[in-house]
Amino acid sequence: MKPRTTIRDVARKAGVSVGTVSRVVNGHPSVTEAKKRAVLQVIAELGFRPDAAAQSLRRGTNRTLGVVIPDLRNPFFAELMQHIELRAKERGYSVLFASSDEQADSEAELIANLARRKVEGVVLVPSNRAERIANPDGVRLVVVDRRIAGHPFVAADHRAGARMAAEYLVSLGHRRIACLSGPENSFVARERLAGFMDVMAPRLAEAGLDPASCIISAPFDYEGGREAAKALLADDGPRPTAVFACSDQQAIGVLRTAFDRRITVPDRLSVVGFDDILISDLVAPRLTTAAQPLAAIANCATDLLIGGEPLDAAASHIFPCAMVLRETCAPPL
Amino acid sequence: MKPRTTIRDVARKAGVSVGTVSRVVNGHPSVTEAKKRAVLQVIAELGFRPDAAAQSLRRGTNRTLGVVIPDLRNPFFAELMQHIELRAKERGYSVLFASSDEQADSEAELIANLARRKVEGVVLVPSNRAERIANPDGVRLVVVDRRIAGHPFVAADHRAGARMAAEYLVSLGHRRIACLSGPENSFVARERLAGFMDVMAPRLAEAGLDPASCIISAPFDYEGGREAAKALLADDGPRPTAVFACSDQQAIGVLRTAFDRRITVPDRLSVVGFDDILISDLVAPRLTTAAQPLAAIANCATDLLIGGEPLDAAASHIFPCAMVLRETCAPPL
DNA sequence: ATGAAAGCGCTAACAT
DNA sequence: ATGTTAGCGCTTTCAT
Repeated sequence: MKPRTTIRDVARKAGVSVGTVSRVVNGHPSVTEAKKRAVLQVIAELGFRPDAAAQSLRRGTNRTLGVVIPDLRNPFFAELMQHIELRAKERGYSVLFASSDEQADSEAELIANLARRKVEGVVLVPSNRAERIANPDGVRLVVVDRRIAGHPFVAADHRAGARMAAEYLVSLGHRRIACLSGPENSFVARERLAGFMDVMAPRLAEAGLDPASCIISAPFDYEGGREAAKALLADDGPRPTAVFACSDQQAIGVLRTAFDRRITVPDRLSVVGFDDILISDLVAPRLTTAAQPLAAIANCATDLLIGGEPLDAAASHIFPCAMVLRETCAPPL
Repeated sequence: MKPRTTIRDVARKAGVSVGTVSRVVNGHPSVTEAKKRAVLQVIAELGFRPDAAAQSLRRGTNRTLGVVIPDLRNPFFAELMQHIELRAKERGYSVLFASSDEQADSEAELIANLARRKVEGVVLVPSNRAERIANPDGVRLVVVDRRIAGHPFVAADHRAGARMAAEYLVSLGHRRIACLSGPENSFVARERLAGFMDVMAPRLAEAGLDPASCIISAPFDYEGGREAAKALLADDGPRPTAVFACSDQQAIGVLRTAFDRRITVPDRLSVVGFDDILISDLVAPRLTTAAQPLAAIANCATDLLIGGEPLDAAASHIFPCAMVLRETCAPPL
């Protein structure tokens, strides 16, 4: 790594002062056209790039955003990350990424490290266990997907989305509908379950059924769905004719178990997922799901941080979901 | 954002000089136990964290790695990214992420930006079109997944992996085997195709068949596989009894098309993928594939960068693939 | 073992 | 419009 070209080198070669070079670089208006051209010329010749550390030290900020996400192996998070980085790049920002691995207690540490690095803000997708966030450095923070008291959050309307999914299943004629919920300590899981219950509770009560009997909790991933489905689709007792899974990954896991058990979807079992990750359109049969507007969420969170507006809870944004009807649902036999 | 606590604040409160505080922070040995304790105490009280920009300016480096990847929506890349970040974090490094969106010409720009930010090195997964890399800043660079002249690269042995896959299909008794290759300008695609041909060329020659007749190129993603399979599985002429797809995503796309065409897998069509992404174990039927040792690749690339060893082409590492036998292959009828 | 002080490269305030 | 300069927070040499 050769010694970097500095602003002094440029100044010397262009026969101007460092101040002028700085002004040119930062587009300050009061520089004559002639000098500006000369400086730009030298900058190009020398391949000068301002040292980000020096700028950061001087300005106290450095056009960088932090993103803390539980796990990129979850395609929903990976897609979110991709959208965030894209938007940030469009606006001239770079992205520092850190995964929390679903360890709630590591999140504070990660955020503190980002603060140390002078990020202008951080997008946090909290792990399930996170109830609140230690943010001693007062970093600008936007919470995505899950609500955390006292912070602005940007998310889909999980509850309304789940309601739509349940209503859709009911409209198809299903009555025995199971809900494959997420981890019990998860805000998202609770919201989606609540949406499901908004629709189902009255019906269950009418039929004199215990709501608990049609709910099962499992991790949001493929494996969680696959395992939970084994219980749901057991041969004892009346099997549900439809299941609403709280994530597409879970739903795909359900599809997997149904396939293993030779339960054809959608003929003998309808399945609805939640998220609309890319793979959902490729599995066989294609997954019907409540789609989150991922790009809108990512862009909103990013813009909030970059915009510099005050980030109180009033800055929160909730986006509606939309049902994407594909091939995993049909009226019960 | 309150004004940061600086090293001076700590020094004043602890009644020592800034030099001593710095020595304590950096674990320099020549500090008496008593002062060390006092300083540590004050650091804890004040919640002091050294300013990364100042350290970076002074040291010329800042415990940060850059990662440039085409697209996180590709689960293979997302998993790779997750592994890299994990390893980097273990070693006390942070990760700046940038996606190139498969634009070869944007890679140089992204790397230059990372250089400006004083990363200690960058892991680059080049886009298909990249033939060589402009690296005017002399950044430490490790190329992952594909070979680029003049740079150390870390990757699976694509060719040998493809050979294994083809051999496996042959050993099952298949003769009409199609290769669903990647984009023609892709190094990885060419390597895997070459591995396939190592096995198939002699057989094809013997049968007097044109090798081109059993090869089709498509993007590495789900959609590419799905579309290519439509041609491969057309009803005119003898259909292949097996398909070797150059990525799991493609393979899953093939499964999708086969399902649509009512061609049962593996009975009437065997499918082998390449990569072993997480979803491959969940699709129905489960995908048989040539698995890349993802964690090993990610760790190796990360360690190479952090280790500070010279990064010539001799630093390259090739890891063997392993066949993962699941449910998409059977002898031909 | 410790303190004092010189910068790292840049921006912005001040002077001209 | 442009040059000069202080100083952002830190590490590290040089004295002591």
